[in-house]
Formats: sequence, C-alpha cells, structure tokens
Amino acid sequence: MEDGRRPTSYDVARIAGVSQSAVSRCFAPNASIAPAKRELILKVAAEIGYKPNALAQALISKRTNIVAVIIAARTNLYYPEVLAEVGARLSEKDFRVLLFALSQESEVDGVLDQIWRHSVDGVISAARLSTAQVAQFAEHRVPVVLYNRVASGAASVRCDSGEGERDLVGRLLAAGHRRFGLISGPLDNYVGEERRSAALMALSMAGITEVPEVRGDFTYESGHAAMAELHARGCEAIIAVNDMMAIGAMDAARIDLGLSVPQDLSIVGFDGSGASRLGAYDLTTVRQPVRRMTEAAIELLIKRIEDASAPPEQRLFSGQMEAGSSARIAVEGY
Amino acid sequence: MEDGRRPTSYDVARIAGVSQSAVSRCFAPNASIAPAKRELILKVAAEIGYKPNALAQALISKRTNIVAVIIAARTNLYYPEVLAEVGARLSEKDFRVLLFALSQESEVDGVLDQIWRHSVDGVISAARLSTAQVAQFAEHRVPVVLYNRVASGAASVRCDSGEGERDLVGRLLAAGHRRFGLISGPLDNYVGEERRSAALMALSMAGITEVPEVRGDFTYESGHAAMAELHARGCEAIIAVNDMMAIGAMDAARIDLGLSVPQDLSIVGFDGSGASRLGAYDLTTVRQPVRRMTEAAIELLIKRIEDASAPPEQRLFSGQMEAGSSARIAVEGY
DNA sequence: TTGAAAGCGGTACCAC
DNA sequence: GTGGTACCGCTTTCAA
Repeated sequence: MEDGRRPTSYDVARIAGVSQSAVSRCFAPNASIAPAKRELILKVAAEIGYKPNALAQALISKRTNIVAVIIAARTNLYYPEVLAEVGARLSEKDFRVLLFALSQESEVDGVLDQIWRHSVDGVISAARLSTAQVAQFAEHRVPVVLYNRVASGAASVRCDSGEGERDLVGRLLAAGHRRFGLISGPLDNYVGEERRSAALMALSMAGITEVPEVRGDFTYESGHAAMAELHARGCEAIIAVNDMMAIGAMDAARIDLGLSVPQDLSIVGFDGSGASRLGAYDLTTVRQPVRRMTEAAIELLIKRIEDASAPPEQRLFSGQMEAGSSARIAVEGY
Repeated sequence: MEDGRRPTSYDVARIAGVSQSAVSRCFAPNASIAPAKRELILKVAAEIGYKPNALAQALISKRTNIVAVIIAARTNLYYPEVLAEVGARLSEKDFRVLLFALSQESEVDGVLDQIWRHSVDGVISAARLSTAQVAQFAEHRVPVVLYNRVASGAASVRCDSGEGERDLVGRLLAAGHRRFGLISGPLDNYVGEERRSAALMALSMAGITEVPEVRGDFTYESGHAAMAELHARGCEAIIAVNDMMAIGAMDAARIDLGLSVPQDLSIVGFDGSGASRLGAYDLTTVRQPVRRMTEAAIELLIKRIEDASAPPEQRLFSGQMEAGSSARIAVEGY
C-alpha cells in the first residue's frame, strides 16, 4: 500500500480475499454481511488505513453530507456565536460545513454557483437572497433555510425583531422618555428595517412622530458617528438597531460628549451579542435565542433534506429583553 | 432536460452535436478547441444550465479546490476576524472552505478523519496538533499550515508573542511598575504559554521573580475572576495573555474594586482583537497583523499544494504595540 | 449472504 | 482540433 496512493476498497478486498462489494457493504449503514467476514474486512481496513472516499460516495449516492452556510459580513459582526453553534449542531448530525463568508452581498451569485457545483445537501443562509435566487434553490432541488431573513416560499428561522423592539420602546416610553433618536441600518437589510419600522411605529402610536434618524452600517464606528448628530438634535433616548452601533453610540456619548449613561441619555441595542454583556457597557437590549434558533434551522433543514416534499416551514422566536444599565426603562408591567 | 436531474456534459454534447470530450475541454483552463465550437458549446451549456460537477471533477483530477480550516473554540474568541480574512483570501484563489470549529481540542481526531475522506487540497489549522497528527498530514500528503501554533516539520505562520510580550513588559517596567500580576491561559495552549514565559522571563531579568499568577481560559469571565485575586495579592500591573481576559480584569477592577485604570492599576492584553479597540477599554495591547498573517498562511499553503516538494516554511510576524489608555507605560525609547 | 457488472460525471490520454 | 475510451472509487442492482 506504500506506493503513494491511498488505499481503496479494492485494496482491502484483495488483501482480505473478498469482493469489493463486500467491503462497500461493510461500511454501509445496514449491510447484509456475515459477521465473520465483516470482522475480517474491518481488520484489514484498519491495518492499511482504508477510509471510504467521500467524493466517490457522494458522486454515486447523490449525498455529500455537506451543508453550505452563507454569511453576510456586515450584518453579523456577532456571527461567531451563530456560526459556532451551527457548526457544532451540524457536525452532531454528521454534516460538514462549507463556509461562504461574503464581504459583499453582491457575491451571492458566485457563491450559489459554487453551491450547485458542489452538490451540497442543503444551505443555511444568513445573507439576503433575492426572489430569483430563492427560486434557483427550488430548481436545483437544494433545500435552504434562511436565518433571520425572509423570502416567500423559503423556510426560515428568525427572531421576531418587531416584538422585541416594541417591547423596548414601550419600556422607554413608560420610563418617561420623549425625545428619541434612531440609529438604523442599511436600507437593504431585512432585520435592520424590521427593527426600524417597529420602533418608529411604536413611537408614532405614542404620538411621537418626529424622530431624528441616522443610518449606520451596523458597525461600532457608524454608531459612534451617529451619536454626535443625534445629540445635537436633542435626543435623550437612543434606539440602535443592533448592539455594536449602540455600543459605539455609548462610547461617543460618554467619552466624547461627556454624558452619563443612563442618567443623561438612555441607549438600547438589539441582539444580545457578546459585546453587549461586557461590564463597561451592560447594554439594555433584546437577546436573540441563538441556540434555539440554530437548532431549529438545522432541524428544518435536515427535515427537508430527508423529505424533499416537506413544506418550507417558518419558525419565529421571540427575543428576551435584557435589562442592562444603559437605559432608564420601566422594568415591570407598564 | 426538465426530467429532474441536472444536466451533464453528455447532455450538452448531445444537443450541441459534439463529443463529450469537447464539452469537457471547453471548461478546462487551457483547452485546445476551435473558437466556433467553443462558442456553440458554451451557448448550449448556458441554455440548459449546465455546470461541471465538482465532485466528478475532483474524483478524477485529484483536486477538490477545498481547503479545510480547523479552529479551536476557546483559543480564539477573536477568531471571526481571522476566519473572515482566511475565507476571503481563499475564495480569491478559487478555493472553498470546509470549516471545522472545534468545541474541544479532543475533537481533532474526528475532524482529521473527515478531512482525509473529503480529500481536501490543504489545511489551515488554528488548533493544536500533536506530533502524531502532524505526521498524518505527511502520510496523507495533505499540506498543512499552522496558524499561531507550531509543530516540528509543519509549515506555520505566527505572531511572535515573545517579542511583543517583552516589549510590553519592558515598557511597564520603564514606567516604574514593580508589583506585577499575571493572568495566563490554559497549560496546553501554545500561544498562551509562549506569552506567559516571555513575560515572566522579562520580569525576572529585571529582578522581579515573585509574580502572582492566575490561570484563566481566555474568556472574559476568567479574566474577571482573576482580577480580584491578583488585587488581593497587591498587584498593580496586570499582564493578561489575551485581550478578552484583560478586558474582564479591567471591568472587575473598575466596577467591582472601584479602581481607576490606569491610575491605580495598569492592565495590558494581547491580540489587538476587535474588543480591545472599544472606547470604554482602549486596551494597551499588541496587535497581531491578522491580514498579513492570513495572507502568508494562504500563500504558504498554496505553494505547498502546487508543489508538494516545497519545504515546510515558517513565517514569523511581529506584533505592533498599541498604546491604549489602560496602562501607564513608557512610550518612547526606554 | 455474496460477487459481477453497470454506472455516477467527469478527466486525460490516445490515435486520427 | 477532435472524438473514443479507460478510469477515478464508490454504490447499487442483480443473479447466483
């Protein structure tokens, strides 16, 4: 076997004195093979270090046991948590992760191309997909589950940003805040816009329609920059649509503007990402149930991989308000 | 073609009235094919949506264009930056990433098994590999590049923690600090131990041999917990072997112990991770040149993929001291 | 239970 | 330049 190439099932067969088919069956889930023969084959296989070639298996069985994970860069400065969870859950189920981390949403088409070529069994997308792109999944018969995104006809798992945001705004209102400022996200981002409109809607129902708004790009820097402007416009309660921008705003408020948080200014975020829990920030935010969400995403995906006719289900989770110390809010029933 | 299966090169050949070989050549890098025929084939291919099957290509050509990336969980609470860089650089070179995110270092063996089965072209490992494991790479003829790890006989790219740590300690000493405390990492972690011994060595050369030490696990929480103990033992300059622990220590110092940083206490970290730059911390640390390091890792890897006989090179980078405001240090030549 | 043989969808080498 | 053909390493009938 030491001739350089890796051992194949034929090598095992030859040495064990059995047919190649027998070797194959030995490594199949419900083989029909005599125990003694099985022992022998496994022994030989172990000796020469034989492992089934995943490529060859996939080529014929039409099953790669690979799931592609697409993640948009900007969207999730907090994605490590999601990614780690997804990876762990998938490997428990014996799936490997082919990762596509986009730096631009425009790269999606190229990624899809690769996905088709590699015949992945399924896809989890935390990047925006157009209707046309979602349609391609159906054409190619590749199940997809969207993570915190929506698209008609596609399965999805998401955290109901609207509900969480309304909760947050309601509590800020109940605590007496009236001069709000909004740090929103890019126009093309689904969750950002969902949170933005939920916040504005909740405010307008309380009679507050003049809400200074600055659009950021989910980064610390953009939140930091937005703060100065909102302060100049008299805002006393800042609603940022994600945690990183809230944290940037908080630093700008405290360090650059010399304000006390939450005495002079209340700031809330959204996500419950790692950074929000840092002691220096202790952000009041809405935590997404990442673990439950990733589990659901994988459950939905595997269900659709195993039964192509399963309908594309949507799962909605609610976030958990985390009362930090970055905002004066009403904590109890308000 | 609408019979459910995806089009193959035979389908294209049949419709275009050419041989299957011609179709194959059409999609090969330096085809030898008549321009007119080429046009025709590409047109038909586009019409029926043909894409070469990566599995079949890989099976015969022995090239998957897939690189496995192994990342250990604890080690890199800052790995998103590394991962994003690696992914971006690899896709520029037309490689896909098969991601293995370990939650336990012990999972490495299982991961290696998957790696062999999937015939990846190369591996980048930011997880510890035993000598035996490194040897397996050689046996399987899979090039590997270690990221911030070392192992004899394996190519590696790393940031010289020793140099950076000595620099940091030297500056703390020059600023007059004498009562040091060390927050180190797990015993089995290479970079952690390298930084730890560099710090202790530098201190001992300055005549300081009594250095209270608490071992953490690279997390915020462990740094936070370590602080109380070090403070109780009279430390006034805290050296944490990574940023997250330094940040945890800083919060403990300021919030729980009511100390002013850096007036009462100096704290330094290591990595230059995203969190260190947050305004509330503005950590004095050593920044690893992540971008240059990932580029080097990929360059080394691709070189070895293309020329299996290329010797396993080691590249060492130096970190850049970032003078934040978390420590009183000597800034100029000391 | 077992082995022979036919593919899976390509690449590569071969005469022509 | 072109098509024929062997073959990559496995799964999957099928007949024995």
